[in-house]
Amino acid sequence: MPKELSVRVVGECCQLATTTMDDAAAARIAPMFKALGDPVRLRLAAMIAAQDEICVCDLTPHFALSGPTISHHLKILREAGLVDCERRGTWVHYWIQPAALQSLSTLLQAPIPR
Amino acid sequence: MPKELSVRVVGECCQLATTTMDDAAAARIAPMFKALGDPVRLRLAAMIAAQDEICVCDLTPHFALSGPTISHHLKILREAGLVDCERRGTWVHYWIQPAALQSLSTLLQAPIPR
DNA sequence: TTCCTATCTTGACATACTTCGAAACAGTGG
DNA sequence: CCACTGTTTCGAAGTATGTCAAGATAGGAA
Repeated sequence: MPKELSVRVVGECCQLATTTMDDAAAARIAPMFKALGDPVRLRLAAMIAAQDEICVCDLTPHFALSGPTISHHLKILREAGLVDCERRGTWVHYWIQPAALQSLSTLLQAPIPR
Repeated sequence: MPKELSVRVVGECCQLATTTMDDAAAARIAPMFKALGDPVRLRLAAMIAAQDEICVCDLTPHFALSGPTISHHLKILREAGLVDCERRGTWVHYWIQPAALQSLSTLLQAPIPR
């Protein structure tokens, strides 16, 4: 087994390499990536991030999907902690959670690109 | 909290906000997030990123999964462009594709946190 | 050479989860 | 009351995950 030959250059790629990605950490973080792993949700997240906040009624027209389906995708983004929302009168407003995006970004970031 | 102070800070959250996330872009990028959206694959990616390169035989023992299942997950990481591999003799060696991780990181990064 | 073993991938399959729309429900305001 | 907005529920269709068995590739022994 070539274990001795693959010299441990730990930490030279990115945080992903140095972070203790045990079972629990993976189970906590994976749902966030999973939420962004759907084209509709990725576009929804981008549209929400592009403004201070945005009404669902402004999101729906951009997709060839029913209201319930958009609502379902928004719920997944919400449960992943990537967005939050509040009802104000008739409309529900969504906004991005920058800290969540930042934590994912840091995880993937390469301080010492090779 | 005076809402006028944080009005329309388009592009101030992250690249995700400014990137043209049209249908095509979303379809291209989402599979990468999706690949990382599974706890097993996230741990695999972390283990691969933690070394210059690593043999499949060194990955498998860390999981309570069969060889074929690990191979399946590695294939998904490979097809997403997050890792690459090469057979050398008996063993197959995997390594991370730092550029792919970096592009995802940049997308999520918040240059001007708010 | 031929046979055998080890490593990894692929194919076939059962089970579980995702996605989506139709209908029903809940909250707001005229 | 009614109209409007958005969410939830339910079911059908599609997709993903995991195991077992078989195939492909490499290398060593007889």
